[in-house]
Amino acid sequence: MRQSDWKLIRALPLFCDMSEANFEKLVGAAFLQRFPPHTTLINEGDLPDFLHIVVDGSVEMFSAHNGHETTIDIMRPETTFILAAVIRDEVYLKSARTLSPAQILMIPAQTVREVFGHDAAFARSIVNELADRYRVVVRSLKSEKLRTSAERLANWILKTNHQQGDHQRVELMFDKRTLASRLGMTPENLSRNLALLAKFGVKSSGRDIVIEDSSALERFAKPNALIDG
Amino acid sequence: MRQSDWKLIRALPLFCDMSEANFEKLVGAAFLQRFPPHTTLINEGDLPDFLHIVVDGSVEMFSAHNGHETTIDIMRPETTFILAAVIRDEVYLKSARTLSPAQILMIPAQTVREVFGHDAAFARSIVNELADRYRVVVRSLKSEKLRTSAERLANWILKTNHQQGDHQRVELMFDKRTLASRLGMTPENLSRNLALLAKFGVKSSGRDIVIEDSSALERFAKPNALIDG
DNA sequence: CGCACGCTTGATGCTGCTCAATTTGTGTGG
DNA sequence: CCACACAAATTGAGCAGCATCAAGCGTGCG
Repeated sequence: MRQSDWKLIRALPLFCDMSEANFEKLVGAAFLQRFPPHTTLINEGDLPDFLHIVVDGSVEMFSAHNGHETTIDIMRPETTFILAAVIRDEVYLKSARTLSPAQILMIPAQTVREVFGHDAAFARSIVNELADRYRVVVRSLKSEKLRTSAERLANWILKTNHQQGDHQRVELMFDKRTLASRLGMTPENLSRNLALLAKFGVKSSGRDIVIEDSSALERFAKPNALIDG
Repeated sequence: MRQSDWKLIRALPLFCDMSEANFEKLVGAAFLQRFPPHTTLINEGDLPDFLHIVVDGSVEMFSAHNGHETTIDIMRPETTFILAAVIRDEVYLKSARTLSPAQILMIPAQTVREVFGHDAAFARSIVNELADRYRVVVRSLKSEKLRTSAERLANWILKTNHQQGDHQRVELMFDKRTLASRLGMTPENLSRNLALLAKFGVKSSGRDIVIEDSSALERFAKPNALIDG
């Protein structure tokens, strides 16, 4: 592993408070690996070998049942995934694949559990991360059960606009089909919903979305801090 | 607190591994309280004062938005709720109310965070519990996104039948309207879905459901270990 | 006995999916 | 730089799944 990567990882919330010795133990056992886009990293139902951390690129968590597939979440740097499965040493509930070229840090599950046991700062970070992930899923579930697909899209636009610096312009980072899956709708529906939002001042072309009247959009979206975060 | 309650709580997975001194610190600061049915215990948006543990009875976690309400989960003994909010000291994402008369152990949030910091066994239990809660929500999200409401009902019947001892007879513990909300459908829809399942050997009257042909029901339900657990 | 509440049943409409046909966009090789 | 091939996105038609609204039914309790 390169010096720069080492520093980057050491600075992550998950590792920044722990002792140097334990950090070395974790990272000494780990692999930092690059993957091409659309590579499956893990399969739901398998037992966890490694804790994965997205260092660069983006990874889609998804799940399939009875011929259908749905995106659960999209992970960007620098978050862990399948932490809960590693902690409990139980099968993955989700599969993961890269959306873009990605760099993933893989720490053996056994090592994570060991270090957890005797580094209180690391334990605290793990709990914080896990609690954070928990809250993200709860928000998704609420969004799914309490909103229509058009409202989910409207709120996604508002939130992403904010994350990208409030320029009233949003740039998609991935396919519309992926966005559709992430928002829990079909690509056809995303198309129609985007067309619908034109009534509230949302104009889209290609991968650019322009917000012409953010107060109209907000009236439609009804954003809620307890869902959107 | 009575001796018998003390022992019961000491034996819970969350507390059974920790030191006696730290357990006393936690429980010394706690309240064990009884509540009548349909009492609101916490409101989404508030900051956590206490970690709650259901000792007896059942508690519904729910959430409201834009004039609609949805059940997120129903907690029975002996699980914690709002653990993630307590850990992160962030607002509740869900409200909670009793469904039946209930007995709740309330431990001050500050005390939980303190003891967590210097009792590794307790920290490990907290992480385990949190990871477990996380996986429950992921399963719910998958069920919501990948199944129809009739399939959710069919799987709920199979699972509950198993929990109640595989007698091919399920007894509802709460209103059908509550079950409907928990399964993400309206009461009207639950009625129709129960009528539909008659085709697969499910007969219901009042609070009793009889499974006459469990293999037919399973063919319809398509149970999946990665959703139903 | 009758009222109240929870449940059921029916009619209707919205939301979102499926299937199929275009249109648009993108990357590749001539 | 253009032409082609292929993938992504849009559009339309039709249908399944569920919600809503509005009666009716049943049961339990005052």
